[in-house]
Amino acid sequence: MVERHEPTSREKILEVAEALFARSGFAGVGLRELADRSGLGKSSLFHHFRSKGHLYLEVLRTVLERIQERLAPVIRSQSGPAEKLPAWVEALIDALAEHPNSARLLLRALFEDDDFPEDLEPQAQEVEGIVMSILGTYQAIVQQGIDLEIFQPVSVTDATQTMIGATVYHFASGEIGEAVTGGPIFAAAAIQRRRREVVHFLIGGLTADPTH
Amino acid sequence: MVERHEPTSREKILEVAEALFARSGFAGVGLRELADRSGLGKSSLFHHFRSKGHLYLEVLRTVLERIQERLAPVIRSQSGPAEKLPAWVEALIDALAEHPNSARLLLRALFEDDDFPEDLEPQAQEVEGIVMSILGTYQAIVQQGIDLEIFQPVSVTDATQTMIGATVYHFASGEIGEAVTGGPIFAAAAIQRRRREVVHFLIGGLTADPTH
DNA sequence: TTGACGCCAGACCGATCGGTCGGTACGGTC
DNA sequence: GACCGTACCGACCGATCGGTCTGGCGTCAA
Repeated sequence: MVERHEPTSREKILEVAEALFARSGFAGVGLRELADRSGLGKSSLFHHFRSKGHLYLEVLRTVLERIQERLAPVIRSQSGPAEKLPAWVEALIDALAEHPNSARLLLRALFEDDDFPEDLEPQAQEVEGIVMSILGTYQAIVQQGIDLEIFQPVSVTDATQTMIGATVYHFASGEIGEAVTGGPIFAAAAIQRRRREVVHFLIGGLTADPTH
Repeated sequence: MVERHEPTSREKILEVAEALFARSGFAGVGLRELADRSGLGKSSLFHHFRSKGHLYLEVLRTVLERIQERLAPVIRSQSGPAEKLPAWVEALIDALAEHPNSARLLLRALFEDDDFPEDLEPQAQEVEGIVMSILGTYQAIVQQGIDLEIFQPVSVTDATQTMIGATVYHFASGEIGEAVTGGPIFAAAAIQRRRREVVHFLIGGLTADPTH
């Protein structure tokens, strides 16, 4: 684990901002604290980003694109829904577990009323577009499984929402942070166990016969 | 639906505060807006509550106790885990669906670092105690089912976290709000469908054979 | 040497933050 | 009438908010 490049100021800001927004939400982060922790003056932030809102959406975009890259090989694979769906969820969990702040940040952003001022509407729509794109790939797998009568005929949107809630919340809540502080080896073991359980739940819900 | 009593100022504040905190989070709510929407002066808020933090924790306590009351009859019933567990989840969903703001408020509070100033530590611990108490009743049912070999031997804490994430996130995200605005009848139908799906997912995960 | 430019710090702005102040109106109790 | 506690208000406080302005420091090309 060697850092090849000294991170640029812009990268440093984005990194610190992700941690702070994940901890305290958009309104809970002051630009003074963000600047201090980035090793910069407050006004320097405005050299790299036009406003606090632009910075926030840029952080969101970075996180979402990182997840999107993780999911890309799974989507491209030729396997059927029964293998593709757990692979998709496992890739998502890996992406969330790798950057623990991402899950918290996304959880906040996903259920929030996107009430942004109009001057950064295009950025907000771009972020929302990435989210919809990601969710769309999951829904396509579920729909395909239902069409092939491999999965139960559940509501696709509800299944997606359940999956998102289960995974993102799971890795946003506190204990995963403690696991990370316990060292990378323990963390990896804990994540593997969690991943197995969550995937099992989601697959079980899609394949079990609903005769309760 | 007749309101028997004119709500007291204190009740009005709590009601408005729940909606605002659910919408914008703790840091995102200004006491001026809260006072205006409650029909009071800002300084009057401090007559009823010692600080913004005390008010926030009081709102959380109210919401949690309302849910606790909903779950009580389920817990007291004599049925086995196979019937008790879906009943528990359905009761939780009913409680969340009845007060749409509660899910958002809880979702925020549950995964947040409880970083409160020390002067309201006791209130924070009381709130946390209620949460642990509620989760404990769910974990007891799961554990009982595992002991009786009705459920798969999953991690109880992970199963709980998955359940919480799936249910609370499900009803915190936006669409349920639109359903409510569509009128009580449509909302009731939508909630019933959602409830069936979510419960099915959770039961499926506990009963299906994990041989993927 | 000069000028242009990227990057950054410090002083500063109006607005808003949570919270405190002195004071008013009112109903009950001796 | 004197005196209380409850409920409420407008004015005000220091601090902090997001954001702007001015100007300095280094680098590189001319």
